[in-house]
Amino acid sequence: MAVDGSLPTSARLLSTAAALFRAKGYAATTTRELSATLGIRNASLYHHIGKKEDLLYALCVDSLGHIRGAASQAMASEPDAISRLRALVRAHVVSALDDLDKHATMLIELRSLSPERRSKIVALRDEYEALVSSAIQDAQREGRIRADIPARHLTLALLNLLNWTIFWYQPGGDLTAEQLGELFARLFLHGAAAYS
Amino acid sequence: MAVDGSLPTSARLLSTAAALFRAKGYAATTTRELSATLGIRNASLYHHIGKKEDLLYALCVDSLGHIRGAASQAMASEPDAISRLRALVRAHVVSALDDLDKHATMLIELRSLSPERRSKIVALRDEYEALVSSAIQDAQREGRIRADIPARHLTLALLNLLNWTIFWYQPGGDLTAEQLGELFARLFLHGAAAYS
DNA sequence: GTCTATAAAGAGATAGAC
DNA sequence: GTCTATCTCTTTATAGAC
Repeated sequence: MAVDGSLPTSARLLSTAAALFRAKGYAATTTRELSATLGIRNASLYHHIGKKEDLLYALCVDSLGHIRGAASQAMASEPDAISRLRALVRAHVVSALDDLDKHATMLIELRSLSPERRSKIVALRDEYEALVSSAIQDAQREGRIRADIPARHLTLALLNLLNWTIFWYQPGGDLTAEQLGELFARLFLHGAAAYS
Repeated sequence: MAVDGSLPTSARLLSTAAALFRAKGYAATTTRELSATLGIRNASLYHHIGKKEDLLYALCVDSLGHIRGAASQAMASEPDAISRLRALVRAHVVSALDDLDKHATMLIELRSLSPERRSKIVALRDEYEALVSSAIQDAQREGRIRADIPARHLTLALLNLLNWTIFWYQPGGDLTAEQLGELFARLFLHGAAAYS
């Protein structure tokens, strides 16, 4: 849990919290552990936040903005639906793994938010997933994605394929995020069977 | 959280705990909530268990035995590697969703176990994943699964596709577990692209 | 197998000084 | 922006009666 001690506390707050929340879970992470990692006393934490949950909420908003921006930008320059879909898959993987602590926490710890805040995050997540679904539908309309499976089911399967990566991906392993994005794009489109 | 009040506490213990752990998270679930759901006082809980973590551990062992048994049995009667792989995918989905509370808790709350117990569960999980990997390697050897992607990468992708389902599947929705297993088998093998 | 009562520790959060 | 000191509540778990 190496954290840059040269940055001001406020700048290290969210990423430090995200790292702890991903490693131990939100509920199991104490504000004292967080303060200690930041190098301050527990009480000093409350100069920056109102309460612990504020960190979880802010980090969820952050990570969804991050992936949403990366996906939109990657798709913008592609000429056709199937290219946009491939670009989306690659951008999703690269963005999520670049922002792993926040992204994983957002996906797993949603249930620890208050009902009001959870609704807001779920709405943002649904917005992003609608983008994925649109990309699939567009490719179906252009005849490049099979039409015998509902777009909704294809979207669920694709998100399955992408999202579970947060549980096992280790930066510095034998697969870069780019390679993994390429692998998932290829597998989602063409499958694992031989001769296909 | 409807629980059968006619069964003895000991018989309802694991499944009740699993339901709460899945809904709220292990750390966020108090032993008092669990006792209340069981209809007993908090102290009475400790007639059945030594401590809260025992429940998490027992339920992890349980769920891995469940899916392991289902997978082995489903594969046993299949004549070739590709049929065994399809049977494994279907059995995995049906078993995991049939045992959703325990299975999801096992996958998500591993990190809340003590290091010793976590190692044991990880070993059981790795054993199961080795079974999946073997099925893929067998099918590669029989020329039915593409050999240009390492079995390890195909295994990771397949487990991604299967495992994330725990986050959104709702029994009683428009997809049965059987249909979902069939969908995943088809997509994993043949992909989403048209003309493949 | 469940109860009442309670111990012991740890949690989030606040007050007010520097 | 961080500190010391502390409040208050909740948590897991135990003792011993029925």
